[in-house]
Amino acid sequence: MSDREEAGGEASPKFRRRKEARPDELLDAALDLFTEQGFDRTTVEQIARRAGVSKGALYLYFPSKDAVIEALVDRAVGPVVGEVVIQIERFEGDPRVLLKRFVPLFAARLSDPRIVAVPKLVVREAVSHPRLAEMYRERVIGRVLPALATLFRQGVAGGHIRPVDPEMAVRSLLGPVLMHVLLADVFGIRAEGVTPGDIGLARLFDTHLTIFCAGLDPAPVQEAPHG
Amino acid sequence: MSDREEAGGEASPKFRRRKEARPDELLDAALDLFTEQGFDRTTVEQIARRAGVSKGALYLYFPSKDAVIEALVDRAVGPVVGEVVIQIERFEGDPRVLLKRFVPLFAARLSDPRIVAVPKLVVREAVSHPRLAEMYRERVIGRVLPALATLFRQGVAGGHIRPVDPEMAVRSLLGPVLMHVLLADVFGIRAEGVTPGDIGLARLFDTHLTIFCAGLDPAPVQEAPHG
Amino acid sequence: MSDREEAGGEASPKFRRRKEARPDELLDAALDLFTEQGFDRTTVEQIARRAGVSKGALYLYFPSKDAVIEALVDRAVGPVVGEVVIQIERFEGDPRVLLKRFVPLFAARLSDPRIVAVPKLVVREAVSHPRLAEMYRERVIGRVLPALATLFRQGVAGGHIRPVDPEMAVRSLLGPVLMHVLLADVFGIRAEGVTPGDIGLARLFDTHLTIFCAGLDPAPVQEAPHG
Amino acid sequence: MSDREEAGGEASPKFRRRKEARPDELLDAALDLFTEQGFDRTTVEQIARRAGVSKGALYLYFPSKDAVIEALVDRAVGPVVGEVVIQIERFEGDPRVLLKRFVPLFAARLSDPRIVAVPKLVVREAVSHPRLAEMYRERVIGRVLPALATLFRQGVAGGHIRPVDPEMAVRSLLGPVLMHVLLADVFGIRAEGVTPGDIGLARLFDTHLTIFCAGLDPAPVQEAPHG
DNA sequence: GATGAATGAGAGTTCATTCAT
DNA sequence: GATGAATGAACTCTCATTCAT
Repeated sequence: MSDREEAGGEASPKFRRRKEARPDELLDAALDLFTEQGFDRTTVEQIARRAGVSKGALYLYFPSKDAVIEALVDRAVGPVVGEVVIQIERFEGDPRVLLKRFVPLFAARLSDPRIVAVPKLVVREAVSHPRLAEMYRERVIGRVLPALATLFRQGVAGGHIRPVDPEMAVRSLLGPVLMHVLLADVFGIRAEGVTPGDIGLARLFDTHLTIFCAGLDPAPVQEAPHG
Repeated sequence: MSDREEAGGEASPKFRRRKEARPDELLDAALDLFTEQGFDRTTVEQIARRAGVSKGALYLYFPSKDAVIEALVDRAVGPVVGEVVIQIERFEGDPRVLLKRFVPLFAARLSDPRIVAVPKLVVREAVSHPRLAEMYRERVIGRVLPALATLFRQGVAGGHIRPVDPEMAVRSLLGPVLMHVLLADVFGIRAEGVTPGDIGLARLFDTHLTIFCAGLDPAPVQEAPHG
Repeated sequence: MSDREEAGGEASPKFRRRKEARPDELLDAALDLFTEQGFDRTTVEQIARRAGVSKGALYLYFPSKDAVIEALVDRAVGPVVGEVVIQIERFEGDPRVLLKRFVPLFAARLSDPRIVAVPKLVVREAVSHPRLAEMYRERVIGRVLPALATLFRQGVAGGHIRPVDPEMAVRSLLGPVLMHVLLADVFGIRAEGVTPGDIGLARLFDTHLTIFCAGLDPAPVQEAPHG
Repeated sequence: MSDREEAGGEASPKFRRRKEARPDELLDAALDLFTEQGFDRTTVEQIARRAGVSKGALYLYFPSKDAVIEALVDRAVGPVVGEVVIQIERFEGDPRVLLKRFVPLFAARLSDPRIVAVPKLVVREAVSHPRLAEMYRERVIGRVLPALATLFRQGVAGGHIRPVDPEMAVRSLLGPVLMHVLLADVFGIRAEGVTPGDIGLARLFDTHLTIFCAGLDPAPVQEAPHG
């Protein structure tokens, strides 16, 4: 319940830093609870209690319950993209090469429940908190989608892949994976031999990329094997 | 959906038949409001008011607010699948033929906001109402997914398509479409030239199926060019 | 559920009389329900349903729910006393003779649950319906108590019993019996060997009257000084 | 009953110690209101208001309205019996000696309206709150009745009193008093010269005990039949 | 800073009563 | 007469937010 101090980066004696860590502990607690019960069914009291402080203390750091969920998304959404996007946009050549290079990175990220918890939360609470969706769109989706579209566009232009609508190709690429990650626990029929956990994700990546990449082959009639 | 009028024996044809229509009117009102505001932020009073009755009247037809959302999903989930599933399971030959045959049907269904509203609702409220998700799984997902897996399995066995994991191929097929339908309004960056509405869906279907079907080509070009 | 027609006193064919019997059937139903659940926890709908009519029909016979309970007590309280009281007041001689003569009558009456149900109800609902208590006082208690007091008064005057405060002697006489009847099912510790039902009442009558009558003996010191 | 102040270490001696007193203040308010209006007719808001707090505050101390009435009975029923019962059970000799010794104690207790209010409440609310009656039976009636029965049993065995059914004799003894206390305000016809208040109780005790004790005289007149 | 008692607006639900049919 | 759909006031209980300590 109070094993949250880390041997923090700075020079303060161990318990000193509690104070600065509070907001993060509260956000952690809130994320857990929102994930388990939804925003509206989670009490400010529960959040505070799980973070090991009093209800009143929460209001020292956040002006309202709404502010908590916004801070939550804000925190998660800040450091995500950056250089990756730049790499994608600058790449020249067969997009599939880049995709395959990034698979391990994506897979790792998407396997971490703490990371996927936030977009799942956004999906659920977007109706009542439009700003969450806005943040996510502006800072994540709105950067990644266009970057990938650009990637495909130059891939088409360079003749590396079949001529496809680049924006839709992006959706074709990401759909199955996000689907799996965001909705599996709601709609997911367990596939055979898939234990709860994330074995499914690797299998999906494998099959989906095989089909998708093959589907992008530029000249199905060419006769001359590419490669 | 509106086959409830009886050939009422008596005088006023407008005011009569309210009684039988009430539950459906309430469910319609509830679906709208849940979609706009979410379940927890919607008041029983609001539902009643929008259906043109008093708060108390709702309890004449539903024992609780929870019962309303369940009836909602139940109503939507009842008549869905049936023969389609059977057709899919019995099909023999290249799966892609069947897929292309069903595209117009699917596209039409997924373009109707009243139809997609329910699964969207289920996604959002599943945490607090697990039974909704259960119903959806049992009656829809759990029938469609296996049927399509069977379709791919025999397609592989018959040599019509490349050997792929059938269960994952299903996800690869459906992911982008469901993604689009369920999450577009949350995450969706409007693609260029897509007006709100559903132009996007046709474009997505087109691109995705092109890639997906091409990607299933058996032994694409290795030693003997097909053709 | 509708086995309530009795071969009524008058000349009407069996089902005709339903109409006049309605109020009584409603009162019967109400008495049962009030006894089981209390007035406030009984709905008008329950009463109507148990009487086999609709909610609206009840309001044809009674202007309100309160009117039902009042009619209930009114009906029960009307025919009670009358000649018995007169007999008591006119009696001359040893009161105990009269008491013993009346025991079987009392015992019979108090063993009928339909009869004791009403005073029990009055006890419980008096706080919220003072008029019930008023009626009971005016029409039953207020007649019986003074009559018995008169009985004892002349008994004392005639030297038949020890000189006692007649009003208190009445309470001394009735207390244990009413206590038993009205409160047994609330407070009653089952006495040994008493099966639910009313075996207890006879045993109580026996013991109590023995003690009470002996206790009224006029001259405890006369022939055999005790102690 | 008011031994709850702590020697509070700090400044304001009036405003402090509210916190610990609150539950009792609420129970006091609730008892008054339940007595005046009955449980079902009393609002949580009324209770809170009379105790000087807000509706919500009540729920800080009690989980439900039902819990309030249970706490009420619990509080009243806790410290009741104990040593008195033991004294009664251990006594040897003429029961009437002990009875007369306890009269002042009983009379005092039964004259305090705060004390009798609780069993009156239990009588009324037992139908809807069976646990109240249960508590009362287990902790009060079930201890006192058997103790007194034992007292009479040994009195009979020792030849101090006439041979009577001890369990019924207990009822004969207590009936009039409890009757008076519990039902006087419902059924009670004011005896002549009895002002509201409790003059009646002393008069009743006097008359009833005279008759009851005389009635227990062993072998009253065996050798010389009266009449 | 930190606490948690207190507030009060509002939610879901019930039910006596009315009234069109 | 008889019905039961409909109303709306009231009730119990919850919870984000405040503030004295």
